[in-house]
Amino acid sequence: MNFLDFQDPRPIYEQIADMYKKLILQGVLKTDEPLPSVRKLAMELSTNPNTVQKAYTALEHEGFIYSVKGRGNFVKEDPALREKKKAELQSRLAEIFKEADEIGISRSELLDGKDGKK
Amino acid sequence: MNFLDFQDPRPIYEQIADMYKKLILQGVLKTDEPLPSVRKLAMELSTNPNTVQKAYTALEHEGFIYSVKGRGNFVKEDPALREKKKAELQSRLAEIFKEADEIGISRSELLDGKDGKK
Amino acid sequence: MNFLDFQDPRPIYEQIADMYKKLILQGVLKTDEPLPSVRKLAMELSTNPNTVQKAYTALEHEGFIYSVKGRGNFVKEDPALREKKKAELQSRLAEIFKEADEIGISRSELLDGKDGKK
Amino acid sequence: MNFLDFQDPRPIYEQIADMYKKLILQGVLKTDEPLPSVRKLAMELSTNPNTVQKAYTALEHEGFIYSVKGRGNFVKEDPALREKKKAELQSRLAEIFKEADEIGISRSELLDGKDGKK
DNA sequence: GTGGTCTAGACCACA
DNA sequence: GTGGTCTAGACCACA
Repeated sequence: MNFLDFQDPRPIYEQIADMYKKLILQGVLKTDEPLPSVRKLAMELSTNPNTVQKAYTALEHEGFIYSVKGRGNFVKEDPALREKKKAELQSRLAEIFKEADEIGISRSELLDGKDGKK
Repeated sequence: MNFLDFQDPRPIYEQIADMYKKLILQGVLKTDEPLPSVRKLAMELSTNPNTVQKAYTALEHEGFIYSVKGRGNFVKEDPALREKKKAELQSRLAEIFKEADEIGISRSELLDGKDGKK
Repeated sequence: MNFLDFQDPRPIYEQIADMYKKLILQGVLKTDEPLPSVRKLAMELSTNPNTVQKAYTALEHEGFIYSVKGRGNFVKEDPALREKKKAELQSRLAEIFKEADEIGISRSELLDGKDGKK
Repeated sequence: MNFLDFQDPRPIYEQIADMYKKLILQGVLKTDEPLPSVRKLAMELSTNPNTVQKAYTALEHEGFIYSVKGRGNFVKEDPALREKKKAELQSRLAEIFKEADEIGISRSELLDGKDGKK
């Protein structure tokens, strides 16, 4: 069971969506497996059903889940999801390298001080 | 001279701050050099003076500039700035590696498809 | 035998109705032939009897079948069915042409890129 | 000035979104032109700001507009929009032809009874 | 019960 | 003022 982090600057609906994106990408939730119902998840997270609904709608638009009226929300089959995520990460990586480059920091210098721990 | 990009999702004050961070880190603006006055920059960028003020305040908090009442804002001497920026970039890098790791993407796989160019 | 597609955005009762419309229009089911009982079909499709009932009611309203109390549902004789369906398709066609027209796409341009296959 | 049609089965937010999609595709609204503010449009249409917000969010996700915090929503530059819409219409066209085909109606028969008027 | 839409109203960040 | 998020609560279609 995961909890929301109210310190987190991301809006609640986004935290929920990100949580399920991770679960799906990790394979914890498999194709056609149901997500908790909107109302039930809202109760568990002590948040409003509309907020959960917003998260689920976002997940649907991004191709992670599909929704069946009167039945619930389910994990969508999409073998390309991992590749999409990888592409997104690589794009963010490129942005970092670009910023580093602009102030004269090479990739190797950046990667050397390896675990720029959070 | 750089212009604001309204299509950029970042708020305008952040774009302004980032612009000056870059100029300072690149050495284009040197220690004790003055930044444009709030009003003048607001005019040039066709934006609200409050917005420029917010950007300058942020820059001050992050140690990039110092402000002298009645005189203006100036680049702060800080030899550690480059290191700070490097640390920030490494932190973002670590976050990306962490996200990749969670879904089973290794660093080398991420770095291989090298130029996930933006 | 056709199966339901839960990823299909149409509600399930509509998928069922459409399935039988097609079978009737194609002549696979002939006049006075019985449809499966509500309960049996519900079992086969692993869905709710209410849902099948709703599909059958819709089919009856649209003139595809008739129902006999205590006996079941049967294909209705209706030589005009094909014409009705044709009219419906033409109406949808007209809607598409209208939408295209509004943004300056001619029929020929639309039909040229012929197989905008699904 | 356009009005909402409460007879229309589409939800209100979708009607609003479709209205603006059309205006943008027709070139009535040009790149970087502002849309009415959420609150103002809500007043004009006698609907709730949240509903307008939902429409604008949908438009943003679909690439029709971009939003700037504290400023408003603006038409996004996207020369590919017309092509996307064309592709969508062709896809719907293909679906109609497929349905027609399944019950033995040829394209020419469908197109002959030309203006299957609504 | 389950998702989806909508309203009324509050609060926050940003310009 | 302008967008964005969230809550509480209602109502509808569908299964």
